[in-house]
Amino acid sequence: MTPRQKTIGSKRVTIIDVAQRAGVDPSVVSRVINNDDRLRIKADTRERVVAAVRALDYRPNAAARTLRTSKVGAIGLFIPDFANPVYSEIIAGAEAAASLAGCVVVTGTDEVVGRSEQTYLDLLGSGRVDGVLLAGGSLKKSEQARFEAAAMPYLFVNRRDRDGSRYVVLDDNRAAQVAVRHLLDLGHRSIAMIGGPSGADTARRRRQGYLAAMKKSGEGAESLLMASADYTPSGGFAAFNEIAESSARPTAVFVANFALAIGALKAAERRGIRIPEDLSVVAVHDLALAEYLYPALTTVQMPLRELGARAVELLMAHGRTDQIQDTVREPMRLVERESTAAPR
Amino acid sequence: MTPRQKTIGSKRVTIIDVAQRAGVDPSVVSRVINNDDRLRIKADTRERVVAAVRALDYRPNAAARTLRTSKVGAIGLFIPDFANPVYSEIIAGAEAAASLAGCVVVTGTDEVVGRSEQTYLDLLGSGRVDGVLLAGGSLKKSEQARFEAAAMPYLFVNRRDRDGSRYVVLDDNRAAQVAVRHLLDLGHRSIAMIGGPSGADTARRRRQGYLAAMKKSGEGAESLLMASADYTPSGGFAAFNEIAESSARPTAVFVANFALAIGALKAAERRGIRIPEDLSVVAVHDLALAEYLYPALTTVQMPLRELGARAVELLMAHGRTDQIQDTVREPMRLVERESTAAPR
DNA sequence: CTGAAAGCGCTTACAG
DNA sequence: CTGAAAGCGCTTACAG
Repeated sequence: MTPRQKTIGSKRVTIIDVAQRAGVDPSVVSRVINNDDRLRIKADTRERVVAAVRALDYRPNAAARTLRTSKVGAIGLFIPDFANPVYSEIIAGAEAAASLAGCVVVTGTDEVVGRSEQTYLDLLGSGRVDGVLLAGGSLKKSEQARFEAAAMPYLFVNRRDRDGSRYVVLDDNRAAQVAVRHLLDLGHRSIAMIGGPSGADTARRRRQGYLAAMKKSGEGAESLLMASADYTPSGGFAAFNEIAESSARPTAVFVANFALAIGALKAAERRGIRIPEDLSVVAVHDLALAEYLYPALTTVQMPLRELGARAVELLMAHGRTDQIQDTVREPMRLVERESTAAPR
Repeated sequence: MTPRQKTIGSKRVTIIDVAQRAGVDPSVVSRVINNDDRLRIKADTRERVVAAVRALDYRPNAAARTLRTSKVGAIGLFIPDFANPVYSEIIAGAEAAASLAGCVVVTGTDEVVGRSEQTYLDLLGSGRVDGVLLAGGSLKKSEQARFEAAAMPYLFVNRRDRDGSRYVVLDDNRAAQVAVRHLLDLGHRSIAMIGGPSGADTARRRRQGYLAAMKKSGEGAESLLMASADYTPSGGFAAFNEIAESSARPTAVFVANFALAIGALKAAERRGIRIPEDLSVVAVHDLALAEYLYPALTTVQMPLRELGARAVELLMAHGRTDQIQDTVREPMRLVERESTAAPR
């Protein structure tokens, strides 16, 4: 009659319970569960073990297993903002891949890191994850140093790190070229670009793609027009106004990011610029919302889910000191909607 | 020269290392770290311990601590979809509250649950979390039964469970009344509603709020017009068309959810119905995107972050068998933008 | 083919 | 005021 006595049928089943029911040693149960191939065991003994596991609904205690093996079975994923649908896709891909490997994803925002004294990094540093995925740009250099010092495997996602030794990115250059080529094919010659912040690695590569496509088209540098802003609607709003007020009068705009495009479309509407009649707009990232914007937005679809999945796979497959440099290229395609048309 | 010898300065610091450096027993280190108030200790001994912890950058191993105490310091959060910005807000609030309590949030989607044979529930059932928050509606009854059977504390968020014993919700009824009152104050009398799916608890309460506000206004039942759909843009698109094609000719529509409103605005644009000139629209949930829709959407702001935070607090504060029935009411306010105006 | 034993890194009642 | 010991639930090299 101890006060904390467990209810009969309670789920606090341990490997000992399973072993007793099967009439074997706990070590045998462990080896059966973990598919130890060095284990020679009679078929009916194995069956008794399996039956006992099932009958008791036994699941190994994660803490005990982790303590013994130093493997957690969890991966940390840092993003700047849960509200950004680009990251939603990456998370979904990461979760799917982790789940297939029997792993769990622990997602956290940089925002939280700044907010509490005992930071997320401390929580993770206590051995709660096997490694971390760093998606997005606001991680401080000191924090990267701490991952190194703590021997914590990490991988930059959709962004290259300072020394460029551990990252997986998308083919941003090609995405920009696909978008600009679409505008060129429609007959546009004067094509402006709204790009991301100068610090963002993706912004730089999309800019290179824009320049390469324009160069191939034979347009001179004088027809180039670029504005840049943070990857936010308000940034896109301001950048669009900058372009609209220039003397260049482009007939099309390539927008390097979905959030920027949301702001750009709003700015166009405010100024009475009709899209696509007065100006064509194409943006990078095909999110569900694209179809519901005004007008429905032509986009380049990027493999965001695949990026998230690949990131998990790479992190799990490589040692802590290995170089990881990978680019996810497929699938990428143009999704034509109503924001692009031939120039008038 | 063992092959796995740790690098000098490596972070695999244990409580033993700290104890040796401070010249005390490991148990003393433990008690200092955990602020054991039954501990009488000389000030300078304590200082030696604290100094050693800092010097070695010691962080207790989470697995060992969990194994010993049966406390994980992690909470699971299930949502239907990362792309839904309503859940982004809830997640942000939950993370902030958990972080303050030194806890971690493990976020997962129902989608993943269905996809792999070793489900998320199994992963969590192995003792990876202290409890789970169930936000959104697609959890199967059998899964709820498993939480009960596994003695896993759970809490429904933004939705009441079958027996209504463990939940925290928003004041959906009042949100609907605030929205409808705004329309009434503008002079509208024929006000339609686009509601959520019949299975959704929030949908039912917003509908009650709509009916209550209309009744107070003195309008008879004949002026009521309702359509309902899943909480998605495509649902809102279809429901809007249904209302537009009815003979009732309302001058305003109350839309019960942000995603529905996105589709409703698109449908209006397709039909050439001008908002707010021909029809006013107000929706529940004030998300960043509202300002960038066409036209900028008038909304009722709901305390989503507060809901996420409260959910974490309630789950941590209550026992597994306690009743938890709570409503987060503040802050709630009308955010007027461009989609509502007086009827013409 | 299967079992006994050690140990992962903590915490906590108990001893002194 | 501080230390010694047991034990949480596993896994794995070793023994037989």
